[in-house]
Amino acid sequence: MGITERREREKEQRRSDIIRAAEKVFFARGFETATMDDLAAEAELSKGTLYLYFKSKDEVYLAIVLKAMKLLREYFENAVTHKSSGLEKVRAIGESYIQFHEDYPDHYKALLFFSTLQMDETSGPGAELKAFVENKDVMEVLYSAIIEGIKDESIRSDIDPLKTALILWGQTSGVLQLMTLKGHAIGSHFKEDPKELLNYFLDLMTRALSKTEEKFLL
Amino acid sequence: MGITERREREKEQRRSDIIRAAEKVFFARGFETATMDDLAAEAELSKGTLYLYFKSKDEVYLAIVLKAMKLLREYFENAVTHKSSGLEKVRAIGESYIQFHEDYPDHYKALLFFSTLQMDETSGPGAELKAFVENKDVMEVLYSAIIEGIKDESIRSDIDPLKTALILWGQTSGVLQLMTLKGHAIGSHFKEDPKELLNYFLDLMTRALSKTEEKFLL
DNA sequence: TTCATTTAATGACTATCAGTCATTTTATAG
DNA sequence: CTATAAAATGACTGATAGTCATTAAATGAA
Repeated sequence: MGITERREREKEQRRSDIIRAAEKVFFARGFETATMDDLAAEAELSKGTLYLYFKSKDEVYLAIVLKAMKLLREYFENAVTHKSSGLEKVRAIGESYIQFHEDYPDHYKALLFFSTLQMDETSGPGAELKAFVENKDVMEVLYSAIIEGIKDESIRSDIDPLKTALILWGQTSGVLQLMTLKGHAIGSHFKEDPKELLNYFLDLMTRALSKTEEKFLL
Repeated sequence: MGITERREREKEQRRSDIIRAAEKVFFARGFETATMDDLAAEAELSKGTLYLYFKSKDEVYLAIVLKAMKLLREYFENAVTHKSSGLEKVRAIGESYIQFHEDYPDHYKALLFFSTLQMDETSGPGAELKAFVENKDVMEVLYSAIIEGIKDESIRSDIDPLKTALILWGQTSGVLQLMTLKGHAIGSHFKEDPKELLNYFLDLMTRALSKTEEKFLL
């Protein structure tokens, strides 16, 4: 009985088609401004049909966010492969985060916006949990790299790896966020190049973690 | 002719009464969920009257955000007075940021939410500009403290003060944000205390900036 | 005080949009 | 070919941001 399975596949297909259409519409017009009728038009479906695949507008948004989180985790995982030392891996993760922001600015913003948002229950059961699991995986990659760096002696051993991983994650997100949101103002007012600041930050971070470097800036 | 001036004062008074009512209603029910009718009821005014004082719901929100920004700047300014060295001032700014978050959690969240939001034009002319000016002032306090620290030799001189100020601002916001938004998950999953992590971060930052400390963690 | 004019306040009304559901269309199976 | 099940539809409802014609209050001149 392959019919049930084919139906299942078609359902999945349609769901991801809707997500693609939603990315187009939400990114172009903004989540608040875009309407479900816009989405229905873009997806070439009736509005009612959208609600067969998603419980609410928020749930469509959540689907985009989860996709973005998966993508970001892939960036992190790709970043650490083919890097020899733990320290290199940590830096590569930072670089890949910046790269993700450059490659998928809209997805990055969606992630950013989501993190400050408290979704209500209409976003589907376990929305927050799903989001957290993805976030946790991302943290795991960073944590492993630090542990590895301490073992291979590229990273100083007098740090708490877990605390450091959490702080690095927060710091890096914060710096990237500042450059993203205020980049233009920073450029025009402070005459600093956001891209250059990000590299400066990565340099400081790498030196701060390095075992061999005795003198470093931050 | 004191009548015009009295009227002006009364108008200002009413405006800030509405803002106070808005804080109550928006913080209690959430900005999206709370309605302008809720606000009208809380302010004991008709809905139409609200629109004589604010162009839109967003503009009311913006007023709360600007109030929060002023408050935060005051925290920063108070933090740096009665501190002898520049390094102490920088640390005190970080501590006051955390204190602000503890004293005014809702205002802190409003600020956070605002930073990720792109306001449209209905938020009043120069909404973005006003917000940026406040932000800039906050940065100024931090920058001055770093400059002072380099002069009084409490802070190492081999850093770029402006770049460092910007990065510190981003980093600290990011770490605080992570603790705020994921604090609970961090506590339950990673068994780390958010408050302790913040102090750990401040210690690392202080040591990293310190001129006398040769060995520091981050 | 009284009346005219300016300023402030009101709430019924409109437009928009998320979400629903009775109806229709399409696919599958007997 | 018919009956049943699954999928899709779009007109409809309820909620709410924002408007505006009307009413009320304050002011000042006579």
